[in-house]
Amino acid sequence: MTSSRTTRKANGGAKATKAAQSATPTSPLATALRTVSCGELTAANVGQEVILTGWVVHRRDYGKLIFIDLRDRFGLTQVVFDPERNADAAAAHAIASEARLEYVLRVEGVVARRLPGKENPSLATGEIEVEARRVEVLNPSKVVPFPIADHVTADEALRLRYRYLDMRRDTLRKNIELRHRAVKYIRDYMDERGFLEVETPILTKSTPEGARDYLVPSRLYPGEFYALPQAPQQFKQLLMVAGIDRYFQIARCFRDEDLRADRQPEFTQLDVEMSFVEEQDIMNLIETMLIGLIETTTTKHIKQKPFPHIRFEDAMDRYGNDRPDLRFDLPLVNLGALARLGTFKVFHDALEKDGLVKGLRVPGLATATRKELDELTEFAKTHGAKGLVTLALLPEGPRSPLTKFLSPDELNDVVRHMGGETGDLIFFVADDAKICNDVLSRLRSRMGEKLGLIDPDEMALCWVVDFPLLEVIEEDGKERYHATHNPFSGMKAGEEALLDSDPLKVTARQYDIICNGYEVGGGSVRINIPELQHKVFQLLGLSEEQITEQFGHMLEAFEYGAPPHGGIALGIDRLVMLLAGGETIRDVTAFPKMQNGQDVLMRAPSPVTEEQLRELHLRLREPEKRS
RNA sequence: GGACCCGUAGUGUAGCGGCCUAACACGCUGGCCUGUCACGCCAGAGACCGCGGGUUCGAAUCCCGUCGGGUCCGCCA
Repeated sequence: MTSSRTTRKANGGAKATKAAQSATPTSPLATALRTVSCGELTAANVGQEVILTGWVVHRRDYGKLIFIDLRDRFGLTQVVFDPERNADAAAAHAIASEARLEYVLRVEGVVARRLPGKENPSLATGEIEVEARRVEVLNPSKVVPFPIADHVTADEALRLRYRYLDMRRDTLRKNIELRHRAVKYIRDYMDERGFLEVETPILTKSTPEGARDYLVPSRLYPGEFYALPQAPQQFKQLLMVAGIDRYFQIARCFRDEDLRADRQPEFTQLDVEMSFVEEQDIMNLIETMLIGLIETTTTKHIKQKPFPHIRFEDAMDRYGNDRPDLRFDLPLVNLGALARLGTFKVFHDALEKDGLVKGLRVPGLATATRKELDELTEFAKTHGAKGLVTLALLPEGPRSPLTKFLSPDELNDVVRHMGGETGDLIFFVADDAKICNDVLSRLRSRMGEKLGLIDPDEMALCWVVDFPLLEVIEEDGKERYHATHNPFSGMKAGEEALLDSDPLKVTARQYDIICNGYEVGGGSVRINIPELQHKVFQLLGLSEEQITEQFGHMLEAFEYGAPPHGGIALGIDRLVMLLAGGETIRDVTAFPKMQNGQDVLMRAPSPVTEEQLRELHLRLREPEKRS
């Protein structure tokens, strides 16, 4: 190896390349420009001639000796430039001394074992370095607007504007890789079980229920529009009628609503539909998949297998919402009849108005300061509560506004009901059911975090089942029924008659999959009987004209032998965010939009030309605000 | 549409009525260095403290407005 290194002369690139390739085992990552990636060289390659390409991530210049860490997606390799080795190396050294961070280099050299004691055990390639003989600047780089290093966090708006630089960082790159592995796992899993991935249209029909649609004006039909799909719901049911039997899709969905940390206007779902199934078929399929997915793509552990099933009613009662975070306990407790004790008007009034009085016991928080309690009260008020009643169980006795309204015995009953022990703080909220549950569930989450009850390596999954089919919503001051999940969800056997007598009592054949307090998916066994589907549409307040215009094709399809079927949709972005342990889906999305909906890299949305508008038969109503 | 938080060199932060002629780290420029690996050392450039108005003898600092970013509410089957 020494001889080949020292006797080689400077010569043409083509010849050098050929020589180097002949001495290198074939790397699957080899290309016309390189023989190996930056992540694969080990002590086994010592003596081989290699060609590397990559970005300058660090440069350590000693005047004579220069070290450059070269990075590509696959890893990092140290290249050493020693000008005194020979004339070629001296030339390479001159170029290296001009190179700056993020320059793209092509380095030709020989793999050498690092000097004894100079190995870097934190690097996969830390046993070796590449002694550069030739180097070529494939492209220089301007000084980057923020450091490309994991230990520095730059402003997110800046990172989004230069997303291609942000993706050179380890954290984001690893998330993108994790997302790929997760989706590949899912595709393989579904494929092994006989599912067909079928693409459904992106240009489709606007639907009245649900979120605001993104509309696409039609050039050929003046005044008419396509809509981007909020989900492939109707198509997947039609695929069941078609006899596809098992369908899935990694499907892009679009909803024109305001953004959140866990909501982007376009997002990806694992969309699944199966024929001849009941609830447990779908739930088993997804549960096995999620366990495998979590265990193969992460080192996190699953809190409980099989996943617990929680009835909607019990979830609301115990956790105050339908997506309980089971990583910690802290259950809400309904005071029930105990709220009638004493003379506390706040509690009595809530019950009078069919409201709830519920408590949350927080172990060890009795010593909370006035300021902390004021902050929590303020928090409760911003979410609609009139206030927060506290009960501190101090060693010297209870401290609470309740002591003025309840006798010591009565207060004791309340404490016992709550399971209170000395040192605990108990919060009470008395309000209508919605606000009471909402406030206490938020308080519960906050307390879980505050008390450090959350293990970041834990995944607590559960199914929430037995949802009501319908709920009442207010729209334009009028109350009407609204489908809890979607208008296609079926109902428990024998409950069809309730649709006429007491629709709110009907239980849907619906199931939601929850992980760490996030709804990651939901689905149902569907209606496949046209008459029943028609009746549900009527209950939802659709006129005959609307039913025919919007869903006539579905009802018609159901008249041609629609099999019993059901399915589910999982939010891939949220799921990968949870796998990655992140706080926002932007961190697992290659090119996300900011909260205001803008893509600051591409600068979308943007104005279009008058000519484009004319072709689409459109005229703008408002004068343009932006120049 | 609303509430709250944030905005200081390229980046991340400190400063929170006068000691600010704005500090520190990284980066950048120049110089030195043959075993570093978030190299080290020396020197230097770089900020009208987001913008506008007000209070004050005096504002990066307090108040109001505005713009930008984030979190949440509304909205999202």
